[in-house]
Amino acid sequence: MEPSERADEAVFDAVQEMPGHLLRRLQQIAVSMFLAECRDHDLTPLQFAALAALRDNAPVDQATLGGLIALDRTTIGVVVAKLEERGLATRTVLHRDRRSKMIRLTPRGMQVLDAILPDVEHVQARLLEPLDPDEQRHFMDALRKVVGAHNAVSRAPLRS
Amino acid sequence: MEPSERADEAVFDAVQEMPGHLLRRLQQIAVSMFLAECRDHDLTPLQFAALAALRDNAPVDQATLGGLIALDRTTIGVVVAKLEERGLATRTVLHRDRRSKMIRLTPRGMQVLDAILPDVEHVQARLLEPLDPDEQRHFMDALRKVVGAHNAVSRAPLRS
DNA sequence: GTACTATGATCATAATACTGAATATTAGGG
DNA sequence: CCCTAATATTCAGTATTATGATCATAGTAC
Repeated sequence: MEPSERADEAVFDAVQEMPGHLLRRLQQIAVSMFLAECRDHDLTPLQFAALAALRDNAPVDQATLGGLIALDRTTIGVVVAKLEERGLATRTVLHRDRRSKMIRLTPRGMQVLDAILPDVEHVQARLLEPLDPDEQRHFMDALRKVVGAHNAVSRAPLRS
Repeated sequence: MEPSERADEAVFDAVQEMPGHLLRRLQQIAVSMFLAECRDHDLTPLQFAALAALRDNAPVDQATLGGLIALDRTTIGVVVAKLEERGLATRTVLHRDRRSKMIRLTPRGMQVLDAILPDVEHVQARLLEPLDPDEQRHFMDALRKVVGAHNAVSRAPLRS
C-alpha cells in the first residue's frame, strides 16, 4: 500500500501520537503554566533559569552561562540583555580579555529569584500532578536519559 | 534555612532537574534532529504537522486547522501563509462566509508530505532510541496522560 | 611583528508561540 | 432595517530559539 493510499485519518492520527508532537504541546503547556503562576514576578522561564544559574556560578561570561542552561550564544545574549535592562544583572567588560562580558546578579536579581522560587517549584509539581508518584519518577528518569543521550545533538549542548 | 542561604549550587542543581527545564531541552533536541533529518524536504515540524492535518481533514478553515494541531490563531496563520507561499496549500474565501478561508493541500503538498513521512517516522524513532521498548511505552503513556490532563490549560488547546 | 586562527559578542533574518487590538463579516434582536 | 454580539482573520508587539555573517580581540606560528 502506498503512503498516499492509507485510510483516512491514518497520517494525522500518527502525527498526534508522535513524541515530537506531544513534546511540543507539553512544552507549550509548561510555559503557559509557568507564566500564569509566576505572573506577579514578571519573569519568563529562561530569565528564571539564567538567574538561577547566575546565583550559583557568577561571575561568568555570556557563552559559559549559555552552556550552563543549554542556550546558544544569541539567545543567552537576548536573555541577559533583558535581565540587565530590568536591573537584575550587570554586564562588565574584563580588562584582561575585552571580548568577554562578565555577568553578575544584582541584589535586586537575588531578591526576585528568592521570591519566585517557591512559585516555580509549585508549578513544576503541578505539571506532573496527573501522574502518580511512581509514574512521575519513571517519567523524569526517562526524560533525563533521553536528554543526556542526545545532549551533543542539541544546537546548544549543556556544558558543565 | 532561608532560600538565599542554601548551599552553593543547590538552586541551580534544582533547576537542572526540573521537568520544565528538561522538557525545554528535549524539545530543543527534537526540533534540531527533525530539521537535520528532513533538511532535503525543507519543512519545519509545524509545517509538516499542518500538512498532515490537512491531508486528512481538508478543506478546513484556519481556526479549525489550528485546533487540530494545537496552534493559536496567529501561529497557524503564519504557518499556512508559508505553505501557500511555497505552493503546498491554497487559501480560498468561502462564498457563504467571506470571513473564513478554506485551506486545501495542493498536489505538490501531497507529494512533499508523502516524501517526508518516512524521514519523520525515522527521526521520531531515533529520538526515543536511548530508552528500551518498555521504557519507551511508559514514557509515551506518561506524555499522553500529562498532555491530556493539561490540554485545557494550554493557550491553544487541541480541539477534535 | 605579521599572519592565521580561535573566541566572545552582536546583527540580520527566520520560525515558533502568544496577547491584545483592529478589521471584516455574519447573525440575531428589536 | 439597524444595532449589537459573535466569529475569522490579520496586525503590532514580545519572547523563545536558532543560523550565518560580521567585528573586535586574543593567542599562536612563523
